[in-house]
Amino acid sequence: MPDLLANLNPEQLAAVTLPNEPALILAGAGSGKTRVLITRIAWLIRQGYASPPTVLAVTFTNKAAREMMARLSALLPIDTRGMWIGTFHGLCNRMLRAHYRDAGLPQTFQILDTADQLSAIKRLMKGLNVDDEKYPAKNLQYFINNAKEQGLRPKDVDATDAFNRKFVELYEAYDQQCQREGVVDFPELLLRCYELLAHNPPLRAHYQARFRNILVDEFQDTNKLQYAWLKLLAGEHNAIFAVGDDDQSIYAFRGANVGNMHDFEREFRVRNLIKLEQNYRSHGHILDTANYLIANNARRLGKNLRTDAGHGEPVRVYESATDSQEAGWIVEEIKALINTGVSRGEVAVLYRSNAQSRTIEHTLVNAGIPYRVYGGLRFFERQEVKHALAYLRLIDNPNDDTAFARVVNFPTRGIGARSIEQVADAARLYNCSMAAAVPYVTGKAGSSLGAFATLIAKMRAETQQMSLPETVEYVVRTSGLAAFYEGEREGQDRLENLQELVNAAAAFVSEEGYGLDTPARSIPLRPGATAVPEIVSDDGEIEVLDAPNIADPAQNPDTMTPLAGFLSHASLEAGDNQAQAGQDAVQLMTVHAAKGLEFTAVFITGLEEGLFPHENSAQESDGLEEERRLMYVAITRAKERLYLSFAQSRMLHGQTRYNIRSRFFDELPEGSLKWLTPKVEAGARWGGRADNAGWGRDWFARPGHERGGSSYPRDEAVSAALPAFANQQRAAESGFKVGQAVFHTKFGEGTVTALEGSGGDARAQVRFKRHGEKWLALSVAKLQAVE
DNA sequence: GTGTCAGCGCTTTTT
DNA sequence: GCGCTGACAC
Repeated sequence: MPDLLANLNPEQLAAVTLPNEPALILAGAGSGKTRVLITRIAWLIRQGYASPPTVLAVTFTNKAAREMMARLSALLPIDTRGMWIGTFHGLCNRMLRAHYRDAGLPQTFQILDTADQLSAIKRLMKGLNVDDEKYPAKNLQYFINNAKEQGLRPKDVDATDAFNRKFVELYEAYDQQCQREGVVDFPELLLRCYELLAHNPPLRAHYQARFRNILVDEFQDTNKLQYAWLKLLAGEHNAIFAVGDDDQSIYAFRGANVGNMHDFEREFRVRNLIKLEQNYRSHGHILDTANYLIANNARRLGKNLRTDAGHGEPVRVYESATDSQEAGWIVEEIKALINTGVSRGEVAVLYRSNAQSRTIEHTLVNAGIPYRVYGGLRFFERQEVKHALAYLRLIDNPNDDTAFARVVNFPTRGIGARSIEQVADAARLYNCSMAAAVPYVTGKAGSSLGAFATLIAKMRAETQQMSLPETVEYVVRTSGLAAFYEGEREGQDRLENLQELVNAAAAFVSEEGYGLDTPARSIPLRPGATAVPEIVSDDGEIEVLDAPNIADPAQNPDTMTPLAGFLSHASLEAGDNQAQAGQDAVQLMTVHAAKGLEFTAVFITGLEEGLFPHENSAQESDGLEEERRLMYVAITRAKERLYLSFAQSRMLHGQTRYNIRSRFFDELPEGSLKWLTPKVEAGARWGGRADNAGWGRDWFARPGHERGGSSYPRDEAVSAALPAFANQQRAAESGFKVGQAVFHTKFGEGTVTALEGSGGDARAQVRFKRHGEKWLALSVAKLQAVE
């Protein structure tokens, strides 16, 4: 089929048409990785080597899964419904829903997101009287999630000291609490699913027989548990087609294990390793810059990107005195880009940490340039939305104490902390849910609690036959949430979001293909529905149906109610996290958030030691290599223009910090760079590094090394500089003039470019011939006027 | 039960 | 420098 394989380069073609054997595709940035993955699936099906139900394709984000689905349907005229395409969590959820009894879960089990999990942990610790100072809830959360991602249950964790034993004990109590409440957290979805397959041979055999074509995107981001889950599904005979890029592994901090790539190669005896090195995104100088940099990493599978595009523009580098001056320069460059016809949406400003966005935002606002910041609260994470969802959860599952605690007194109905504690105590005493414990609490508190219980019971009864959107709307009204926000001065946005939640429910119903009036809380029987794909494989292997506890698909074509599906959807897909979409706007985001995206012009900002590479990464093993990969990801986002900038001083955590430029500059090819400010040789900076042992390069060499305070020492008493134009009129007082030639004992000859302050605070900005631009305190610096 | 204020922490993030 | 959390006062 020439149309499908047309325009593939030889490596891509080879990857797409590999035999059904384990394969590892090392796909560099911009090498057409997604295209290969999608074309591979399409090719397998068109050739008749695979039928849709034998395909399982897994990604990390819903966005990637959606994109894969969309592009695949565009490529294939056939129904892609039989395929399992989704995130690890989404697919595990699907499997657990289908086999909830085997997995030991209630049919209506709910998914806790990270915030729900933390509040569940806090509630647990309060009930057990655990000192939050000694055992912070956040640390316990990390401990639990980490253990689960390693595949470890409490009994499997090796606790060497009393402290860890306490954590293990709490981990166990937490798991019991979740089990009683019928809720699972994110890592539990994966671990539960893994155990389901591991402990149930007929079920495992069924899925292994079914998924003969397993494809994994972003393989370098998989953690140990995800890899183990994949191995279980692959069994002895199924081929895994893994696509990834070790150079773009930037998620070690959340458990990603690049080592999985190497393990996969070894354990599956991968004979088909294909490198996609042809880059279709960036111009030559940009690509050279990326290649040079990443070559400094020791442990790589090895790859070098090439392009047919010309060299293009050199990479521009700019040094500034302060972060606000850096922002000013960025804005000027953006204006120039826009003038040359680049649209705002094709310009991205990247930074290492979110805190850096503010200065840039301010400057953009002042310049009147529309921008969009990625990150921040997402739709389903908003408090009013979470409140509404909590009511829905409580209706569906009375045992969900997290939901109960969240809304028992919201909107306020006279139930105080004391009463809630009484309920929690009673629940513990009788080993039941908080909702069930309400009758045990008597007195005045009992009556308001009773009213709440009555309200929930009423909601549960009255929504019995309602459709999902009707249910959501009913709950928003009956719970009192709508009335509450109507009364709030700032409640308008929240009200709109609640309305949006009703719309989201309607959209969900239509996307899932339910009838509009399908009751939200019963398992729908769709007319003409075929057997559930997860039970019967395409070639009619149905012997597994005789196994105990496997639902009869003829009776239950769906495995969850629309409401349960919607609640899962809300947890698994928290929604868009972009601010106001729509308008053509400059894109601001962290480097992490930029992964997978591309822009005509990219600014990488704050390239300073301690910031990028980040100082905290020095403590982590391989931290510096991960930072370098992060820089590699940042560089490879750019198509035509790349700008790198750093500032001598920067406001951070309310303090001015003085930084030196990132070591990454020393790892870039000089021939591809164009310094807009003079490049200062490393040895010449601040009078030489020898005077400053213990900072700069050294802190990376010594893990855990403490630097005094949070700001770097400096041998010139240079204070944070205001914009250069500020106080030029003070020139006469200081004895210097802008434009005047001067001489400094360390930096040599230069020209005054700005002056500010007076008396002991007088400062001059000087552009030195060999050392670039610096702010100098005139009372300290030995600066002489040159006639 | 609601409002205020001090204290804390602060890299990156998806599910 | 800022936003969130928890303790305490009214």
